[in-house]
Amino acid sequence: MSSMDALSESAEMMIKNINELASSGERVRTSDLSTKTELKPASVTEMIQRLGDLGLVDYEPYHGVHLTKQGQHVADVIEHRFNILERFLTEILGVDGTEASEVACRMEHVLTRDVEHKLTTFLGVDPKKESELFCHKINIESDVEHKYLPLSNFREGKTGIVKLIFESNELANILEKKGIIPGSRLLLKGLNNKVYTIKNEEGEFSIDRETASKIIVQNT
Amino acid sequence: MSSMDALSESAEMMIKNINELASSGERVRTSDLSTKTELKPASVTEMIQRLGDLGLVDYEPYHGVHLTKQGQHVADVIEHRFNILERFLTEILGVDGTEASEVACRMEHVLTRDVEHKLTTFLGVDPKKESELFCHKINIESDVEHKYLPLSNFREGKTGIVKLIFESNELANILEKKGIIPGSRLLLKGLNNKVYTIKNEEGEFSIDRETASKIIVQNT
DNA sequence: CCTTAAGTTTAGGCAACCCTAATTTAGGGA
DNA sequence: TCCCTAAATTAGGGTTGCCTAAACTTAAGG
Repeated sequence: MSSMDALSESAEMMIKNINELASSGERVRTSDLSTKTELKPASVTEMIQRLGDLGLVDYEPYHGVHLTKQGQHVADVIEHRFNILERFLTEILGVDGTEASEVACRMEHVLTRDVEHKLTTFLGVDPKKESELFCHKINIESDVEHKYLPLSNFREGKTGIVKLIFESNELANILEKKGIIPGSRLLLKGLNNKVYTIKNEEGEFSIDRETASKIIVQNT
Repeated sequence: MSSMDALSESAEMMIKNINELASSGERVRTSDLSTKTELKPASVTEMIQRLGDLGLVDYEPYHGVHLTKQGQHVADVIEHRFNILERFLTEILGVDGTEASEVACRMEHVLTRDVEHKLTTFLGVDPKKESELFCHKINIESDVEHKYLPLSNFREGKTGIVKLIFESNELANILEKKGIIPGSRLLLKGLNNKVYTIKNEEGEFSIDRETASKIIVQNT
């Protein structure tokens, strides 16, 4: 009932699936949920009855369910968490799409609000959906007081203490001048005393271990 | 029995706690596990009996348990996953220590080998344990073929294609010259057309939105 | 050695989730 | 209208994981 007690992973998955099947605002049928969740119909009925008791779905026996306002909110949170986790796994870690989905689908249930926020901040606004949904969600949840937030979200006139600096384009620019860009080919020619000597089409030069550790290379 | 079927979160937590209590190779007692896990002694007994059946612990009634080789391996994997997750949450996202521990503790059970690898790669070698344990673990698992790996892990004479560049100290150095360092105070003086005008003890200057989004500020 | 308290295990219950099998319902066609 | 079928629900069963209470073991002190 209270949105404070955490829902089980199973319950959250059911809500997520109801949301995904509720295309046109129509009630979602047990058999469709059964197919999607790969649970037996009897198990679906049992779960949606439980969700009904919690006030998360409007359940009408023999006539399917739809999410209540409260249930919709849960679905939105889970969807957002899934999306940022999937983006993190694919864009930042380079995890394969299928595996990223699976892992994101299990991780989405253990994130806290705060971690969700910070991961969103870290990833930045998805260029594909700059304004719409995303900004809406940010606003929905901005009742929470942020202890840390990016300067880009600061309001004019505010003061704060710098906690952390993530780098953007500077190193990439420097390396680019030496022909080290995504997609280019290189050879690690030598390695001694933590100095990496690299050769590529542009010539030959050395970088330190710290810098080398930031360059992710596909093994060929 | 087969290390292929995934263990439950509860089972993994029990193994983790046994490992943490097994300081001097001595058997771990039920009551100590009960205290640490905050489960009742009867529940601990039940779980360690189940783990005994799976061959993960050596259980001697009334005389405690210790991890088998197989159980120790599970404990090592979980510990490693916990450590990298905790590092990611604190070092990269800036999550508070207590919360980072809690979230890492729930996420550690849903990581795959591949994600674990890639997150480890992303974080780089923990400076605190450059050689010892960590390298050992890396080696244990290096039977897996890495598709992506940091240049710092390349062997001499290898060639590859640059896929991604993570930045390190360059932007920080530049901003440092303007007095923007962790712990320093700043004021967002103006904001228009995606240009952020900042004022601090060193003076006044502007950065772009992209750069601003990389500077995490504590709200005061 | 025997007693006893502390620690452990067994016995028995309960809730969440999942199943199969039996029953009930909704809604269309004869 | 009545019946029939597909869909859904209820009934009943199993496992995991947790609990309390009762029974049991260990080991330490008299």
